[in-house]
Amino acid sequence: MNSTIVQSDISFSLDPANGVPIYRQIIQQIEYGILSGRMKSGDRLPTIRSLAVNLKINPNTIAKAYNELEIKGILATQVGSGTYISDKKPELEEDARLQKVREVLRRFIQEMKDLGVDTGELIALIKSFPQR
Amino acid sequence: MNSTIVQSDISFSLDPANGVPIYRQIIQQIEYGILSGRMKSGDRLPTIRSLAVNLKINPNTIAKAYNELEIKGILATQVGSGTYISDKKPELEEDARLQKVREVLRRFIQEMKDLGVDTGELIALIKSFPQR
Amino acid sequence: MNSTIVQSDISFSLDPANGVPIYRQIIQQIEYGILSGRMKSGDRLPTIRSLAVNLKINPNTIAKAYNELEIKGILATQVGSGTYISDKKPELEEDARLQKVREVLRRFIQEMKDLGVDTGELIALIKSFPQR
Amino acid sequence: MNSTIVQSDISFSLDPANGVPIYRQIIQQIEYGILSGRMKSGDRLPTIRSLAVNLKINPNTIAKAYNELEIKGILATQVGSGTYISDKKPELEEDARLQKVREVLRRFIQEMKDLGVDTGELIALIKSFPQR
DNA sequence: GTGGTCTAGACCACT
DNA sequence: GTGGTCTAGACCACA
Repeated sequence: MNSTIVQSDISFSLDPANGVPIYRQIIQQIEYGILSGRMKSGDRLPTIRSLAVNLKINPNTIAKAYNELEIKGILATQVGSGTYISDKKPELEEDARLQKVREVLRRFIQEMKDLGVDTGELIALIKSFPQR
Repeated sequence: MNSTIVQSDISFSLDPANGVPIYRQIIQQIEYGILSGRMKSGDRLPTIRSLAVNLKINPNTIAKAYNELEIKGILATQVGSGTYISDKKPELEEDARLQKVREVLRRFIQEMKDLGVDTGELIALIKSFPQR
Repeated sequence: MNSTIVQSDISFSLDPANGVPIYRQIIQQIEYGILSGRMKSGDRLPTIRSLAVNLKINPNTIAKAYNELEIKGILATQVGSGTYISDKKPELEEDARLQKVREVLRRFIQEMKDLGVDTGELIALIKSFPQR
Repeated sequence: MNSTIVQSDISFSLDPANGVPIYRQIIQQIEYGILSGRMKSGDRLPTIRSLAVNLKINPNTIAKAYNELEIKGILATQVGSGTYISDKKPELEEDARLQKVREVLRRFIQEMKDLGVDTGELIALIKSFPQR
């Protein structure tokens, strides 16, 4: 009864008035959860229905998020069993993370440059950013 | 009718498959053009029709962008003459700019945190970012 | 009013009692339409609503098909404008087609082998297959 | 209890992420095992429990497969003794096999047609297919 | 219990 | 007009 299935310790935090669609927030948190190492291949995700209850949203919305991640090959679903993080080569995950980090960084620096902020100011800004 | 009116040297580069709505890309490029000094108060903007032809997009889309900027007080239309960059107090613009900077920064730091990158690493990353 | 937008000459034929989900039949017909050359980059697909009316199915079902193809990078949607076949390098499409052909062929030969039919019989079977 | 009963040398290879339901993979492997002669009438199948442990799947799944095969008359369970391959008339099996062959062939030809491959090319393709 | 499919309908942003 | 998001709910196959 107490099988060895690993249940990811996911705590989704949604911001409904964010502009970002709910299903996309879920996608992002799963992706980042994997890329940061908090979730790993083979982990089982919360069931669609349980998440729907916890987050107080419609199951279809979660299904949409899970489904998109499955198309991308990040999740694998087994009807009747649950949804799992796909077992792509874990070595590649670190690559994906670095790639993502670099992409986010590049876009950020470009945006700041467009706003007239150079890297010197940038560092000062980050250093003075209120830690939470 | 065709006097020595200054025509801003605007070169819009739109990416329809960008996720960012086209009308917002136009708004952003005008705003950034002003903030960076490429465009200044009194400059005349291209007509909606000419832009629509050049960019091969729907005139309504440009009208929406111009309209939103006029509401913000950034543009001013003079019927029969064209659309001009208003002579709004630059302090207001500076406020908007700082607000934008803070928002971009906050989102960036959150994203990096989700990716498992703390502010210390962040500074190192930015310092080592290849200047272009 | 009579713009030069190319509208793909798509004639979807659905078989509701097929076992294969409707949305997947749509996906397959679009994919095969592209791979066979009947549809090409930049073509505009029927609107979700018009297809829904023609096929007498719910718009959401078509949206699901279009959406999956967009995630895969095969389609590109522009809200307010329509859904288009993405302009990935067309040279790659021929590759994709050959790859697909080889995959289907390989699976077929394996299935037949499992059923105890060798390639000699296979050719005879195909030759005697009633042409439509 | 453990006499010289012949135990079929079944080696199931399941692929959970196959699209094909697990219970159907089991059915198929038993059916193909019989059609190919590896398993024959009277052979005893593994117990549901032992298979469930070996394959690390839910016993219900195996029960469903066995049950469906029993309904088809391919298996016969003897309470307290086990599950056996029935001594059904082989002609019936041959019928089923031909039916399956025809169905697979028909679907294959349709798929290839959708990919723009006609029967002429098809035969050439099969002839040139690398024998393994 | 699990996820998958489909319908129906509301509301929204964008062109 | 276009597609996107989300809800609600029904029914299904699978483990």
